Amino acid sequence: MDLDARRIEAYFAFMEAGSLLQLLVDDQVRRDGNLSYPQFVLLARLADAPDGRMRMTDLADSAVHSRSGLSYQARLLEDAGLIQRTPSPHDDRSVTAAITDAGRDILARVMPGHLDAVRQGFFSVLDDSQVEALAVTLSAVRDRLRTLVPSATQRRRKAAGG
Amino acid sequence: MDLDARRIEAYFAFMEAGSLLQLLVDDQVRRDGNLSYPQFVLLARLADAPDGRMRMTDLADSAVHSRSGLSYQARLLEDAGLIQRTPSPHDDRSVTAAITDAGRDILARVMPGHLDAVRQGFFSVLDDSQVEALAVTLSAVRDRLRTLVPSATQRRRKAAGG
DNA sequence: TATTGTTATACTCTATAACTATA
DNA sequence: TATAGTTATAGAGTATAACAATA
Repeated sequence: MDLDARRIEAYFAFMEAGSLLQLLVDDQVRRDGNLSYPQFVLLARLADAPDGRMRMTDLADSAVHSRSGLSYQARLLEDAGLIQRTPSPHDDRSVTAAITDAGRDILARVMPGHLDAVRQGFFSVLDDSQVEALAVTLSAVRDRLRTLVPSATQRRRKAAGG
Repeated sequence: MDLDARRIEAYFAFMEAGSLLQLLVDDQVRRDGNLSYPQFVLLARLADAPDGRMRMTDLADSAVHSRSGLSYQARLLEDAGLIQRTPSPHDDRSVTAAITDAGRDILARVMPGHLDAVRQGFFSVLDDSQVEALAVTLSAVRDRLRTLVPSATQRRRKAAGG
């Protein structure tokens, strides 16, 4: 098989595996934590951030969201008591989102089953060297795509008339 | 870095790369062919099938759609003249969807730019052996996920009370 | 003037359930 | 009875544009 055909094969396999894995983990976070996947991702990002806090704009950019989309999800998470939004200390325009104890509890409840599902659906067919190779190549692809796909902030600047 | 951490890294890189690549190609098929990505996928599947035809149920299963979701997309594609639905010859319950000449034209117009976008966003950071490895591992993952995630038909049977 | 965040609004996608028709 | 497909309906997610407030 020539290289071009290999590329197309890899690309479609990637997209389809992505759709299927989405369905799998969507289901898991819904069942085990009553969360949508976008909500799970936001919680996981916050939990990983220093102090469990991030500025709304940075969170939107990091999660590939428009700001309005993030505001929508943040409202749902805040109504559920899983995050809290407060004015930022040094810039009164900004809002800082922080994961709450309840948010961390939910995440702790969901994570084990989540990793189990991913292990079963994804890693069970790979050996250690393949996992290593995937971590390397997919990180490179992700970084490359970040440079190509405009962030929420960049899209907004463009729309404003730049 | 231990293997578990490597796995988590690979998983999140995979999901984020998937989201970003979606944004990139969504945009491309919209601009170049006035298609949504789900519509592009359906056209590409049909174009690849023998005679450019597939039964609706098989198309739904292969594209990870519910049947109603497929009916919706099929109506849009048919209204645009890109596919045509006709009763199946040997089973009057079934409907066969076929890509039209106009559908093939659109696909021919979109594909080069599509592969270009994927090349730039995805393959430009990979060497030949990495592409080869990705094709192998991602195909295995996709096949594994297909066994785990119920198809549209299976989900329907379950809902009916099987 | 530029940036931050929210909201009003509209649109796309998807699914469940109910329905018709055929095997 | 089981399967194929459609439609009515509803809900989630996202984006654009308009807005208010602060830098």
